Amino acid sequence: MSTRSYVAVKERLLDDRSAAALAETFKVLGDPTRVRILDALARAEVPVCDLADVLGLSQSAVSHQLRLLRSMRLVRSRRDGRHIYYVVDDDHIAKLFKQGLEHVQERR
Amino acid sequence: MSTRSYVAVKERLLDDRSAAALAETFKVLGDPTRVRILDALARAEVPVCDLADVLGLSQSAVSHQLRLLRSMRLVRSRRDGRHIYYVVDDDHIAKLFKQGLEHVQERR
DNA sequence: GCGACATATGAGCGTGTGCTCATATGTTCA
DNA sequence: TGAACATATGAGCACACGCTCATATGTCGC
Repeated sequence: MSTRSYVAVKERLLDDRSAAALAETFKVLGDPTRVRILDALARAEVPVCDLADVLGLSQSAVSHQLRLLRSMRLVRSRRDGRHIYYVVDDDHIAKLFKQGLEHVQERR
Repeated sequence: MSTRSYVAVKERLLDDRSAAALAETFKVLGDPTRVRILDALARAEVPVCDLADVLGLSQSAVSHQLRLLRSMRLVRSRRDGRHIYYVVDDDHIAKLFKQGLEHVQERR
């Protein structure tokens, strides 16, 4: 094994807990369906049925994903009659999206 | 189906191509092993064997992940004798990491 | 050239993920 | 109360993912 860079790196590394939390956060954003859902819900409060219609997905698929996003506190919901309106509930998401898009667009 | 928010959202949504590219980017960051690798390689140029040792992973596992990261141009490699040094090759990654960590830490 | 070290790669395995389908729960209106 | 609409949820399936194991490729010193 080499000895040159070993010492320089083994200190001050991200601890496992932070690495896991960071990965978990990115993982939620790492699916095209969830990206599209979050993109829509960052623009307006939308009920599930409209979301499914706009994105061309089944009601069930959307609902399953919303449960995930809700459990991670990225979206919140509000009932109004029969409808349940969802909306993005996290300031950092928009920033991450913007940063991510810059990355994607500069790679052309 | 409701009609209130439908029109407000169906315009100006992220196109499928961008959504897919964005998701793909986040997906790469959505694994604890890759997070730890990128974190290490953001600090210094490190050969594969050291990386495996520092992170407590097998040489094979690290090599497989590096191939992925390299294919996505997030890291680059340089040969020096028997060793192949890897290092982060993307400005946006550090920003995404920082932003992601802010998100994680504020959720306490 | 040969042995030792460093890295890459293919196959295979266990596990997680995102969907569909069926169905349960909840709400409104007549 | 019952029918229609809106949402949630569990089971199951096809597929992707990250690892290990074995082995190939590449480099150095002798």
